[in-house]
Amino acid sequence: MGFMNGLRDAPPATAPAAGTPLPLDSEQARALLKALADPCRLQVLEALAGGERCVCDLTGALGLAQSRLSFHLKVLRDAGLLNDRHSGRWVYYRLCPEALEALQGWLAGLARQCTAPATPCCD
Amino acid sequence: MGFMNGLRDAPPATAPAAGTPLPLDSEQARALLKALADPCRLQVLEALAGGERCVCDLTGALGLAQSRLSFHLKVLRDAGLLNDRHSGRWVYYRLCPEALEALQGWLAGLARQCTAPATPCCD
DNA sequence: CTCTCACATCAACAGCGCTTGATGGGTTTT
DNA sequence: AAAACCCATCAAGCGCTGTTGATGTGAGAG
Repeated sequence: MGFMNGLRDAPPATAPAAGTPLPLDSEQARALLKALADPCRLQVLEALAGGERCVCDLTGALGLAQSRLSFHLKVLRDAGLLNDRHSGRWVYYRLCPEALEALQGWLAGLARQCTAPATPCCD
Repeated sequence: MGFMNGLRDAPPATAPAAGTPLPLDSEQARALLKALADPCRLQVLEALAGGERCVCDLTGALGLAQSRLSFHLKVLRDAGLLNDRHSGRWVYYRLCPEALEALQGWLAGLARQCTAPATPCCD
């Protein structure tokens, strides 16, 4: 789900080098950015930056209501930023580094040519 | 303005290597992400990815109402993602690559350790 | 000086996203 | 079976954010 959609249609000839994340279009980047642009969700990401953790652990560590945390976990998971793993009655969440790397690549592409001189305007 | 605030207090001893962007805290990252998480603003950024352009040029290229574009330009500028330059009665905007690089660095920091095994929970 | 142009700002409205409390499904204990 | 626990989902309420149209400001043109 999330930013990985449409991967099946990518022609192998134009595929990026192995290891590099697939380039994002504007809509995919926007979805990732929107999912990231929330203080609660950033707390979750930073709590998961050290590795996989279960929900009940996160509720305690972040001091968030269970319903509230579950809502934000769903947003992050739907965006493709988180993966989940069910074990017994617990659910473990972990960061999806591919999504973060893809977004890094998108930002790098923006900054690449932005120092070009002004295009002549209205003269 | 924006993510560059608080630079004066940074001790030189702990400053990053020359050329690398200064590390962001959660709040700075959140502000940048929030400014980015909008389709209109992404249009603006991509239009400016090729280099500096004036507002009247952007309105025509993006097909946005002048008031609307001005609103989003202000959001991006306040966040530190854009710089402006006044020339006659025109205003030229350009991307601020430092902000983009800083955000890239923040994302890279998140992805660095996230493959650690699960911390034992509730056992 | 007056008019036009480029851009910023304002007030009002509408829509979306987040929070909260309650409910439900699924799993392990007792 | 019943109880306790973990987690997801739902409906209701509300605040924040973006859009729109009008107005303000400053700089060149006539």
